[in-house]
Amino acid sequence: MNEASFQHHLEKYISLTEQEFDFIRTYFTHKKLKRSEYLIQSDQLVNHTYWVKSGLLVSGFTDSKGKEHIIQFAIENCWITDQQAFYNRSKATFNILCLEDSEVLCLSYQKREKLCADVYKMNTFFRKKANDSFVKQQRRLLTYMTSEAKERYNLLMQEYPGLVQRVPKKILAAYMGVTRETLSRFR
Amino acid sequence: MNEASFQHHLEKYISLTEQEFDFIRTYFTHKKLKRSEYLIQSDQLVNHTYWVKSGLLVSGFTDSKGKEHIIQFAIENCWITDQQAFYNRSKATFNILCLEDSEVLCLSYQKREKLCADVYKMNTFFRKKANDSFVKQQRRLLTYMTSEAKERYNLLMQEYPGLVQRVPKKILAAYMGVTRETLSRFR
DNA sequence: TCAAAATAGTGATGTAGATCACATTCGCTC
DNA sequence: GAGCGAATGTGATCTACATCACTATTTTGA
Repeated sequence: MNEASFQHHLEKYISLTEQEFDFIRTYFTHKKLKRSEYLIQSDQLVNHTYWVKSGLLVSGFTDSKGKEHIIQFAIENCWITDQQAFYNRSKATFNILCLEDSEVLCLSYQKREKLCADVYKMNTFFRKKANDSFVKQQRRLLTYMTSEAKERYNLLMQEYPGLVQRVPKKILAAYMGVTRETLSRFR
Repeated sequence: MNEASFQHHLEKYISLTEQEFDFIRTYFTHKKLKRSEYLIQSDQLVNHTYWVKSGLLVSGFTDSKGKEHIIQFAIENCWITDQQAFYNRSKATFNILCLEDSEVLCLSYQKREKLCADVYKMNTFFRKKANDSFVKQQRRLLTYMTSEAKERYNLLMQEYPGLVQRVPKKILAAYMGVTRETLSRFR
């Protein structure tokens, strides 16, 4: 199977020969999911992290007051899992749901640690990737601190153009931290 | 100089012999700062990340409306820098200010990359540390999404007990994303 | 050591967005 | 392609917190 886009993704941070890539690829398994299937459900043990080859997924949860919150959208080339649960070998807080038919590459915790030990470059890849994810998430935190809802909406539109078309409005609203009524009034 | 607490900190994720630690230590320099000195000022190039040996620092910035926001408190055993600027070799958005006399260990970008290349365990250390930082910051984002100000105040008190005594109220308020008037009314 | 500045508390009023209630339209399933 | 539940839009009202205005206290530095 041709997974040039995955190799491209890795090469954003490290450079690889074909042989190295093929070897790395053996640590991953492949999975297809249908729209409205769950990749992870809350309270399950989380043993994998996923790289999205195609499709669209969201991670989210329902808080103690019954309100839904969206943590992350994942489109092509994104990684997704419940990180807290994955790194701490514990149970998921979040649900991860397919909004469209999707294909993902799966990497177990054990394989990931082994991959980092076996292939030095991949240790570096995950380190750099983690640093970038931190910065990206920090930017999102900043928008929560500095912007009002209307501005956050515009920022989301900039970051993922076309997402509005693909995602139910109530999920967009839950990502932005407003009610669907408020979001509706922005449009 | 005895830096047992730094070795302890590293050993949260990796195990080291005395020799290994001493070698790693040579990549860092030492710096003392006085209260109200800046470690980083916005618009400066950021070439170092810092591990706090003692004292108390905050990173923050002033937004386009002139409102101040606090990103992070750093006490003993915390790392602090403007990560966006540090990883992207660019200029700081944040100021990092000493609220108390402080001592830090300094690691330049070049030395950090070299350290990761020279000492495999340190590549792993920074990878794991970055993953944990991501999760910790995600928890903070969640409190912004799910809790009201009063609850966020209680959560901050839990995470850093005693901080209220050490930090001006307007800085606490800016960390929590409320005005100092609102914070004052919680107490 | 003393004046100026920064910090902190509190009341009155304004406002973004939540909540509730209901109408309309869209998209499945049989 | 009829029928039913989910998704969406919109008005009326409510509320947490911001903003403004003023006073009291503490810190600082000349």
